[in-house]
Amino acid sequence: MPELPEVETIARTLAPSVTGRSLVGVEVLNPKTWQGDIPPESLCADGPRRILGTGRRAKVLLLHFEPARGEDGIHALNGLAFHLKMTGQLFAREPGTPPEKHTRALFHLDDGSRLFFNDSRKFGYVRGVSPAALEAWPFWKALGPEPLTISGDDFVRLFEGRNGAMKALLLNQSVIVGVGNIYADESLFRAGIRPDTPASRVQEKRMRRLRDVLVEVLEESIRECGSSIRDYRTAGGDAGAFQNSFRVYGRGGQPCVQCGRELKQAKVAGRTTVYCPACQAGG
DNA sequence: AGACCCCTGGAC
DNA sequence: GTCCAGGGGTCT
Repeated sequence: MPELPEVETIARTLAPSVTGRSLVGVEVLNPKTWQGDIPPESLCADGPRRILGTGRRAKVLLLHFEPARGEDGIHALNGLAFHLKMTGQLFAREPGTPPEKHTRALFHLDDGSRLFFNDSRKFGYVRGVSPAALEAWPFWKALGPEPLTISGDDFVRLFEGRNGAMKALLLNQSVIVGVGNIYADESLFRAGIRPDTPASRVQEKRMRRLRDVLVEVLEESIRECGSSIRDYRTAGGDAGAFQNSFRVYGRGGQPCVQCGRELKQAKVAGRTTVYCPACQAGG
């Protein structure tokens, strides 16, 4: 479900409810939801964990803990990492709120409030992290650069010598992070690049344009609190609004907003893909 | 690159 | 019933 703008929005909307509070207990209701080598029992074994704030890397939402005294810095648990996958949600709930139908893990804070990790499809997960645990996590280690801060030169270099389809590369988290099916299609439309174009056939100037419009669409979406198609909600339970600004995603068969021609729908990189055959040039 | 897998629920 | 879904892993 959530791509970069949605995870960023959840991190920002969750922060006021958890920052400065302490974690005093955790309940894992669905065993497969907890992953990694750090067991949930160890989380609060040495007392409450003070929460310093929230963050995001790629599509991973982070809760940062104050490291506990007396533990060595490399192995000290210093946070939680949530991957929401397709249907994961994080909500701050009032004291006493019982688990909901799709609550897979529940975190108790020192003021009695609780953080719910809901996930109907159970693809998402949460894991305890430490500097050493992150080093040992292959997915984390393989993550590419963040699109909001990469330079134009570095962006161009990501695609040099690659023959894969542009959309497949944008979706590949080892190439660049945070982009999923929505923002891949939306950015390729804005850049005028057909999604199935091999990277090697895209001119450098157009590749720089792609970086610019990718930043643009991600920032516009963050301003609108992300795109709510089905399950995505902010930590406050609100829907985002950027779905109202889609130019191609979910619009197959409808007229192109630029030229009026019918938008095409196809499978690229195994994902439903919508593009304008007139406005988006192939190789 | 593609096929299937992990799951559940909504649209048709 | 069947097909589809903001993700990612693992096989061939």
